[in-house]
Amino acid sequence: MPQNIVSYADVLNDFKKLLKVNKLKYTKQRELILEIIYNNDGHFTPEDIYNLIKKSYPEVKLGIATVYRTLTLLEESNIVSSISFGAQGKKYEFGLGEHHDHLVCLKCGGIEEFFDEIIEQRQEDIAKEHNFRMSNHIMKITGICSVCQAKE
Amino acid sequence: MPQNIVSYADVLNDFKKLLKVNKLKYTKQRELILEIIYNNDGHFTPEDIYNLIKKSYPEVKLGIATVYRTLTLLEESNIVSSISFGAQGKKYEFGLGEHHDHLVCLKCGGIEEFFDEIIEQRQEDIAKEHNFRMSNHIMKITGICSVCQAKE
DNA sequence: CTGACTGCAAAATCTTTGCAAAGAC
DNA sequence: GTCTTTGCAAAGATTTTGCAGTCAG
Repeated sequence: MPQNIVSYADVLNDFKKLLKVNKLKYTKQRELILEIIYNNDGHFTPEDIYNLIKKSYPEVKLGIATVYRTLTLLEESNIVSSISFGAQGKKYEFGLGEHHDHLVCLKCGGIEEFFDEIIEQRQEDIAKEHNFRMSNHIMKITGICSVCQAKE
Repeated sequence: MPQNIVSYADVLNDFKKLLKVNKLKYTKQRELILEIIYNNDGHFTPEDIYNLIKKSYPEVKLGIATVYRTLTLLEESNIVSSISFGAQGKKYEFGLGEHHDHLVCLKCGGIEEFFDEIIEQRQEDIAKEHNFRMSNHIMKITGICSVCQAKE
C-alpha cells in the first residue's frame, strides 16, 4: 500500500494557499473531494468519488459536474493524477505520495512495487530533452511473477 | 520516428491467418484499417482513421462503427496498441514496430515518442532482481509539452 | 457587496449496439 | 446458401457547458 508522505493538514494547507493565490474560493465540496482522494488508497473514477461523498456526507449538496471541475483543478495543480485503465473513463489518485512503479503479474494479478533511482533520473533527463514539463510518470512491467513461475 | 521492423506483406499475411483460425472474414474495410495504421506513423483516434480512409479511398463504404470494431479486434490480436490519456478518446498505433515509450501532453493530448537504452536495460535488471519473467512494459511520462507551455 | 462556485439539466463527445442488407467463403 | 460483417441510426456512457441562485471573502 503506498504511503502518503505528506500529512493531510499540509495538503489542505497548500491547497488553500493555491486557491488564495489564484483568487479561487475554498468550498466544502472542494475540500471533501480532496479529502476522499487523500484518505482512500486506490484509484477512483469521478463517479466513484461522487458516490463516496454522497454516502459519507449525505448532508452536503454535490453535483457530478463539480467533481469533474474539481478534479481538473486538482490535476492541474499536481495534487492528484489521473490514469486511464484501458476501458472507458479516467481514474484519479492522490499524487503527492511516494512515487513507485509496478510489476504486474499476468497469472495471479499480483502487484509488486519498485522504485529505481536510475530510471527516475533518466525520465527527468528525457523530459528535459523534449522541453516537456513532467507532472507524472507511470511504468508498468507485465509478466509472470516468481511465485507463479514456481507453480509451472 | 519508429521503424516498422515487420513488412506489410507479413503483417497482412498474419492477419489473414488469424482471421481464418478464428473463422472471421477478410474484408476490404479490415484490410484498409490495418494498412492505414501500418503506413502512417503516429497515433490515431478512431475518427482520424475513419477520415483518412474516407479521403484516401472515397469509393469504399465505411462506417465509424466498423473502425471501432476492427480496432478492438486488432488490439486483442496484439497487432495494434492503444494509449489513452489526458484528452478524451483513445489513440491507436501499430504495435509490432520497435519498442518505444511515450510522452503524453495533458493539455493537447499530443504524444511524443522516445526510446532510451538505459531505461530498457534497467527494466530488465529490475525484472531479474524480482525473479519476474517480463513479457511487456509500458512507460508514460505525462506533463505539458513544449508547444502548450509556449501558449501559456 | 462582488465575483466565484454550485447544482441542474441540457448539450456535446465518444463508443457501442440492434438490425436488415451486403458480402466472404 | 450460410454465416459473418457492414452501415446506419439510435442508444449508451462519459464529460462539459450555460445559467440563475448561492456562498465565500
